[in-house]
Amino acid sequence: MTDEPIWLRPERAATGRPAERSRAEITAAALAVADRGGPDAVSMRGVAEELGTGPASLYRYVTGRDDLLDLMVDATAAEYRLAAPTGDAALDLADLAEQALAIMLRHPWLPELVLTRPVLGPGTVAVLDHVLLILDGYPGPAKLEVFALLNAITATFALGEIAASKRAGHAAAYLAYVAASGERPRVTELMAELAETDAGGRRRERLRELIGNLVDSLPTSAQ
Amino acid sequence: MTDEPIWLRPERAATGRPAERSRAEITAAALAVADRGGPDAVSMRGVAEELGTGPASLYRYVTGRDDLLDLMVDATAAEYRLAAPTGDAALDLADLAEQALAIMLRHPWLPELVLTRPVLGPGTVAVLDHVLLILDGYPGPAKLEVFALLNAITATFALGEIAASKRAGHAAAYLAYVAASGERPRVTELMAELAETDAGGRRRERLRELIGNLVDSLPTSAQ
DNA sequence: CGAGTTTGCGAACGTTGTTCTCGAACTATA
DNA sequence: TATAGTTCGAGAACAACGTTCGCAAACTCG
Repeated sequence: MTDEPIWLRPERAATGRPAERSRAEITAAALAVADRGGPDAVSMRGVAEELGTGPASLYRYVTGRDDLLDLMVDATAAEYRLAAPTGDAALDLADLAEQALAIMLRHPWLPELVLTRPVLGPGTVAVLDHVLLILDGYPGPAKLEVFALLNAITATFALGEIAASKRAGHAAAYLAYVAASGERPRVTELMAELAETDAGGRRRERLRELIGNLVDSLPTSAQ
Repeated sequence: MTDEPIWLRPERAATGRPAERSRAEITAAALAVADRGGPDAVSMRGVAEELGTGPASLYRYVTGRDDLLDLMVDATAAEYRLAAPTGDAALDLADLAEQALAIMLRHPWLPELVLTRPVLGPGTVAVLDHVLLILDGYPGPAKLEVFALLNAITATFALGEIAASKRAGHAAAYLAYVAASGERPRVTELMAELAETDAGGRRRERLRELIGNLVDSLPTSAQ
C-alpha cells in the first residue's frame, strides 16, 4: 500500500469501527516477545498470540513485520534519560553511550536490529536531536557521524558482552582450535593473555575513553 | 547433529560415494547468489538452483543456512592483501580498513552479516593474525578490541555509503518530515547543512582519521 | 435508521528451512 | 570378483512463516 514510514501514517481512522488495540500496545507486545524469546521469536503469529488475536489482525496496525521491528527499535529510544548538557561534549556523549549500552543489555536483541536497520522514528529523532544539542557548534556532517558511530560502537560493545555472557561457542570454538594447534603463534599468545584477564568490568571505562577520543578527533568547533 | 563450527568438520569422508561438489563450490555459488540478489536471495533453494541441484543436497555440505552465511563471510576475508607491516600501526590499520571498505562495497550484503554474525573461520583468523602482527607489543585485550572496532566502524561506513547510494527513503522520509515540520530546529538546521555538502568523497579520509585516533587511544605499548 | 467506513479474523496461498527416505556410487576387505 | 559398509543425491513431504482475501461485526455520520 503506502511505502511511507509507519510514523507518518495516522494511527486511527476518524470513522468506522474503532480499533481494539493501540499501536503502543502492539509495540509493547512485540517487545515482550523479543525480550522473552529473542528477535527470531518476533513473528506475526507470535506477537498475535501475545495479544490474544489472530495473525491477520496485526495487519490493521502495521504493514508487515518490518514495521513491527521498526516500532520496537524506536520504542527503546524512549528509555534514554536526556539530561541537559553540561558543556563538556565528551562527557555528555559518554553518558549517552553508557545509557545505550545499558538499554542494549536490557534488550539483547537490540544491537542486531540497530546495526542492520536504519530506523528513524520519533524516539530516535529525539536522541539525535539531543546529540545535536550536545555538539552545538560543530559542523553538520561531523555531528551526524558522531551519532552514527555512537550507535555502532555501543552496539558492538553490547554484542561482545552478550556473546561473552552466553559463551558463543560457535565462533570461539574454531578460534580455540587455532590457538591450540599452534599454527598461528600470535593467536595462541592472545588467547593465553585473554584467559588471565578479567574480560568484563573495564569495558565500560573503555567505552568512555573511545567516545572521548571520537569527540577530540572532530573538526574544530565553529562556535 | 554436530554443533561444531563448519571449519572443524572434515570436508569429505574417506569412504563411500565421493561428493560431486566441494565446500568451496558451495561457497562460491552462495556468493554469486548474494552478489546478484542480496542477502535475502541466499536461500537453500536459491543456492541449490545456482548449483543445478535440489535443496536437500546442500545438507550434505552444510548443516543449515547459517553455515552457508558463515562460509560466505569468511570467504570474503580471503580478498584482503595482507602486506608486511611498515612499522606505523596507524598507517597499516588504515590500509586494512580501506581494503575492508572496498570489499564491503564489492559485496553490499557483507556489512549486515559481519555486524550481526561473529564469524571466525580460517580467513577471518588470518586477518586477525595480521592485526596482531601490526599491533605487536600492545596488550592482548586492546589488540582484540581494535580488531572488533575496525570491523564495526568500517561496516558502519559501508552501510552508510550503501544506504546513501540507494536513497534509503524509508528512514529518511520521517527525518525529512521532522525537518520540514520545524518541531526540532536543530534537525532542520542539520538537514539544510547536509544538503549543501557533498556527502561522499571525504568519507574515506575520515575513516583513516578515525583509525588513527583509535590507535592513539590505545594503552601505551609494552615493547 | 440506513449509508459508508473501518476493524477483527478464519481460511488460504506461496515460500521458506529442514527432515525422511531410499536408490545410486563409491571404498575396503576378502 | 563379490560382498559389506559407507556416503552421496535428491524427490517428496512437513512445519512454520509472512502475507492476502473476504466477509461479518462495530462504529460514525447525516
